[in-house]
Amino acid sequence: MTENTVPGGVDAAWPGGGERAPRKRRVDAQRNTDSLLEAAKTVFGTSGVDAPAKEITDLAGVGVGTLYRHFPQRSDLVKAVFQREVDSCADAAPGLAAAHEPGEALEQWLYRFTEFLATKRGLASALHSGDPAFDELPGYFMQRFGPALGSLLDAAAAEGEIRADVSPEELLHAVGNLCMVADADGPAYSRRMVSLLIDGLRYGADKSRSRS
Amino acid sequence: MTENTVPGGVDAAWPGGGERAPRKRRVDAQRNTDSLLEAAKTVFGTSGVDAPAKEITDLAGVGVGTLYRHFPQRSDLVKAVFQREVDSCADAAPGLAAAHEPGEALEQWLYRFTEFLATKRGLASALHSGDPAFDELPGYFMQRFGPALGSLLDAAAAEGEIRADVSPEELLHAVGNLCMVADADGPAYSRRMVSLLIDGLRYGADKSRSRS
DNA sequence: GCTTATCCGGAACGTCTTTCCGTATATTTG
DNA sequence: CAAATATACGGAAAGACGTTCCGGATAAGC
Repeated sequence: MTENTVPGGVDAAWPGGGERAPRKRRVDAQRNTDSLLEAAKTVFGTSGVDAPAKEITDLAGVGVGTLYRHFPQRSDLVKAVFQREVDSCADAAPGLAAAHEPGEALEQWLYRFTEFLATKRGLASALHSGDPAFDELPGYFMQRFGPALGSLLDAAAAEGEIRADVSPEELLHAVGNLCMVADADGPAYSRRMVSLLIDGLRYGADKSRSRS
Repeated sequence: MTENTVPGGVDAAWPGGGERAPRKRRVDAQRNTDSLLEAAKTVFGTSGVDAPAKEITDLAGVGVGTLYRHFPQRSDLVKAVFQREVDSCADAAPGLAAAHEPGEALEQWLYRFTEFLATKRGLASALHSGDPAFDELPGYFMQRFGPALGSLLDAAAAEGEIRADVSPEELLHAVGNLCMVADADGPAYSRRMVSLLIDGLRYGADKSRSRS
């Protein structure tokens, strides 16, 4: 899953090209990077993105020096955590598609997506803080979630389970906005709103195309 | 203008009631709070609301202890600066009303209002940070600007210079939103958008009621 | 002018961030 | 497998900032 990830760039393909291989990335470095990301995800959720660095390094079982070597700036860590969770959510789509009927898969994934959104409360203000370090994140968000949702949408539409005239982008926006204003009322509320949205998708379905 | 202002509450009427007057507020204390507010306004605009405290105290020519005595929490300072600027902008309305025709006064004041908004970029994120210390500010905003704009609006409507079916609140919101999304394109752009809005107000005017 | 409540300044302290370097270890080479 | 070396680790140290505290100063009241 985490295969030789070098922290920093959105798509830092590392041993990719044909340059003289300098050396292989040390496994402990990779392990520590993973531990830090995991710990940071937890701590960000608990104490916000401005939590003390020590809290993160302690949880990760790592020295502070290690944190700053892998993530020289705090924004680097925030970006990495964000992307990691985006990836995790987006990558769940194919598995759900394989395990369920298209309509069910779509519904499951959207719930998964609402959970992703729920952990982003603290990040939201950071992302909109005007710090140029975060400029690329919205793009990454769409770049990953657009195709992921798109394939689920297409599959469900092909089966005639939902209407076919909704783009992934607008659905992502809709769910996103829904949960942003709804989160104050708890996750259960978000979930109900989203299921309402899904029923709306089904309402206009072209059942004649169904094969099942 | 600044008459014995005690920092802290929105409407901290101080020697107001009939309690045993403890003593008069020392003039140097008043002078220093004014200096601090003035300096904080400048520094907030330059370095954001998270600027180092020393930067503010140096500019105010005051020791850090003085800052913390008058404004124990940073949010106290932020609130005070905000309210001071709200007051300054709202209090400009009567003067403009006396110096210009009602329609012109309205236009002038709205430009003044856009300038006010332009300095609030840094504050916006702080206000929406979820800190309960700022909960009262939106209310203060409306409480001061509503009547200020309302009287200008009424005067202009009475002269038949603008339509009469627009409430102060909705106009404040409209201008606010306009400048929020427009500010990235510079103040000139905000100004053009607002003048467009004013022309929209004039369009539906009942000229028959004009007396001039 | 004298007393006293009030206020001032900045040193002192604690917390958090960030740098730095001696030590440890994974990887490569022979 | 052992030596060589690039790479990474940990935590001490330095720096920056927020916050507290109190001896000294000064305005207000008499």
